[in-house]
Amino acid sequence: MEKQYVPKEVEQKWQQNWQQTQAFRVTEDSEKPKFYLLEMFPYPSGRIHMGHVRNYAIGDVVARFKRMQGFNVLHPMGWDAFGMPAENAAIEHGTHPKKWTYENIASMREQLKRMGLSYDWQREFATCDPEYSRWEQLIFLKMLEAGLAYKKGSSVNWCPDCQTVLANEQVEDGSCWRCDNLVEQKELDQWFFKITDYADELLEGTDKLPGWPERVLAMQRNWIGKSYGCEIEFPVADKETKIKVFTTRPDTLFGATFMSLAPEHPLVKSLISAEQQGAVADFIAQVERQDKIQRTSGELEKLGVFTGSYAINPLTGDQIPVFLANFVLMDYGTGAVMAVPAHDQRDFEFARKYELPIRVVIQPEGESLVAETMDAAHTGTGLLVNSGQFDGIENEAAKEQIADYLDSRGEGRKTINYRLRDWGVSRQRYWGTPIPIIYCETCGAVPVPEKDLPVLLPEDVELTGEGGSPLARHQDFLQVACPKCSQPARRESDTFDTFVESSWYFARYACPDYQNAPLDKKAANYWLPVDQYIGGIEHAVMHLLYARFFTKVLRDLNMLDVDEPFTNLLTQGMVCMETQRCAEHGWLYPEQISSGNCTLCGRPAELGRTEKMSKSKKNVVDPNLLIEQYGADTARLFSLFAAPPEKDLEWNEQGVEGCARFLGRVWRAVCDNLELIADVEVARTAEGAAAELRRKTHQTIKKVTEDIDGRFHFNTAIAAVMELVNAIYAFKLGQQHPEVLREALEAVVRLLNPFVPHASEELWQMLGHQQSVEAAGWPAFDAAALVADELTLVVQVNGKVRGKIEVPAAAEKAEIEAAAQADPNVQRYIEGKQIRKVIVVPKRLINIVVA
RNA sequence: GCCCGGGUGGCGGAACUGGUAGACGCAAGGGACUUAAAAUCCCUCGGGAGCAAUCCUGUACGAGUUCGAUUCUCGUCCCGGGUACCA
Repeated sequence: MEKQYVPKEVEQKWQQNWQQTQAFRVTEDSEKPKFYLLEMFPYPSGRIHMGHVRNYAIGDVVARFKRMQGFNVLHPMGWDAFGMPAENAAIEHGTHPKKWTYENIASMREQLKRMGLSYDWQREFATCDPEYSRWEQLIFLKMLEAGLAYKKGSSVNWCPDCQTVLANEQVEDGSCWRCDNLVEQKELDQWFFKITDYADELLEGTDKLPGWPERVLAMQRNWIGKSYGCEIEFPVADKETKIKVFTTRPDTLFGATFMSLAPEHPLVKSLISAEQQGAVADFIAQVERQDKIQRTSGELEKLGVFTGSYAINPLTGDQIPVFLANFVLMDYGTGAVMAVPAHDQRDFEFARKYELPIRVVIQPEGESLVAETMDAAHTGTGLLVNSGQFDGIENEAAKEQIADYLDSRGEGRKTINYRLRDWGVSRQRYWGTPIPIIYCETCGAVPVPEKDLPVLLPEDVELTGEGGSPLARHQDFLQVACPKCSQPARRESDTFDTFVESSWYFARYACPDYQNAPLDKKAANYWLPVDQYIGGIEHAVMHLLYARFFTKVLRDLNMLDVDEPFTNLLTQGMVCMETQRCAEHGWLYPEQISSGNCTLCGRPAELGRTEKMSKSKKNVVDPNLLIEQYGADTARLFSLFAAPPEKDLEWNEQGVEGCARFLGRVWRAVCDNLELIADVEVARTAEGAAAELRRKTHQTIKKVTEDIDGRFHFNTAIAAVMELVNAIYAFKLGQQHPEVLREALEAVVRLLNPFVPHASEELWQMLGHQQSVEAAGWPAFDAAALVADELTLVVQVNGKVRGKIEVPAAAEKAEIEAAAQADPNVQRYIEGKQIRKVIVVPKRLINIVVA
């Protein structure tokens, strides 16, 4: 008899079944085509949040859909397990990062399993596992051999009080986020990866990724920031030295009337004249006091100081003053800029401020600029003037010609400049992968021999947040014999940026237990590239660019044969929620508010901005509560039905009820009809009124297939199934046509499987099937069933809807026109008027144009 | 500033290549069932006029192209994201 829908029981049953049968394990020796589906792995922060639910629900729909379509689907899960929150927890609560991390993983794994996600759990790993570190360290050693990793001095944000390095986001208004002391810039020796060697390939690759969203590609292109220009050498008057500048506008060289150098420029010392000594020293001290963020904030006042030296413009021969300027950056271009005030807004303002000459060298068409009366720089196109032999040439052409001329005289050359910098990977932190290097006084930086890998993190450390990295104070860890000369040496105490781990984890999933190398080339080549990658838009540049870089490095190290890691990318929107705060207690969790008041003090809660759900703002919803109350299937369905995946989602639980109700409706539709359809086969054809339900069934199959495959419009796919269920409820001919009813019900159950797999399996079993619904495969639509005998056409007069007509599907144009004109309401509008034109859009409408 | 998105009922959203604007769901209102409630089932639901048939109006705003525009073009306003003294 009728069986109640109890989500908890159904979900437990099927989750156990999947675990016991290892339903989602895959191997490389399959007859089926492979499909690698991956969602960005989570940081084990402790609890699953709504963003995870959304991300993994989306992924699981695709995984189950592809599996039903007959693909050999790799769908793995793991943990991005190194990072600062573990250290902060240790500082605040005294728990060891390792313990904290693995405990979090254990509880999050349980939460994910309760969602019924179809992962191959055999392949699970955490990036803090020693096995993973071992292979990451080996990749680093190979990069070192290949010249792709190197060490250089670089400035970092440094808190002198905490004795530690701060990330940019840990600097608040120039002060340390923990102790409020002023942050300084400190020069440290750090390891870098030569991502700039791959700048061109990474850029060109953006044109070969049609499966990526255009905006992500645009962001990556901007980030790489390739610009074509020219390096020009300016001799310094009365000195042997030359200053090299980079410019994208060699066409304006005749207008260069002064020069601006970065205060850190290595030539600065040799350029300062005796009388400018004091002013320059003051200026440099002032700039040094500003941290990186202030320095590049844009609102900073443009300041400069004259060095006392002059450079010679190679084309005009004029002596031009050399300034230091706070807006010139040492790490872009050459750290020196030729200033053309007439044609660069920044130089224009600087020239006006310090009363420097302005020389117009490009005249826009139909205007004649005069330096004295200009109130802004002219940065557009025009013809060259005041430019000697180049006068009258269009400035775009002059870029080439002047560059060639300089080249022929040995005073400059065309160059390409990138905004992209090499990737600094050293972190002065404990909870990360140790960089496998040993420093020896005689042998220098010596790689740890492969046989000694992995370099393990010592566990007996004290984390206080002060005095720098605990590794740098851990003598047992630090003191080691030099692998080359056996003399006492010192181990590197820095660890890798955690982006290194996430740059190759997707490849390790192909062979998580492989013992001989980072990758089993055969397995990796079978599975890679990832066919569909799914994750948050916030990783559009960093993670996705680093992963692309690493893939190319692994290829060049002969560990892998693919060029790009992710063929198709789906960037999912954020889950947002309004923030609330109390005047006394700060941010409030939603459950700390009752009827608009803070439950701690009774004051009214103030409504804040709607923002991405985050622990720090306390605007979070615990998905567990949702799963407890409604079950995993409803939680999954709801997160998919609320909005298309790429859109931001403002959290609102009002729709949950509707999804739960819908599943109840599906359940009852099957249960209530079980007896009726017990012994019938699914329909192959249908006639008369029954054909309508059959048509709806096959239309739905078609629409859901198209919505999921490639478009990811899960909300409309679900809506289509809802329509079919509504049609089943409205179907009054079940007694006469049980086979049509069975076909419709089976279609609903199969189409819903990717969304609500537990309920689907249970219903499929109730429908009398031995094998699983997943094994039953994805339904195909019958094109013949889609064809209707009669069509409803809209009749317009002059573009306005005036009626609807029913015509046979095979009706000719003339027949349709006659029927349209016979419609009484249509006649009111065409009566006595001349018909100018009749437009018939097949299967849709007819538009009668009258005078 | 520059580069990407986006703006549709009370709400989330739909309309795929220019062809019935508002699918599906939520909320709201009404009804059936019930001693009652819950659950369930059915109906109404952009705004305005009308007893009704039906008509007018409506996709941020203003123009344009078209037989026909939420969709294409131009301009304006607003919102979101990215990025920035980038030479």
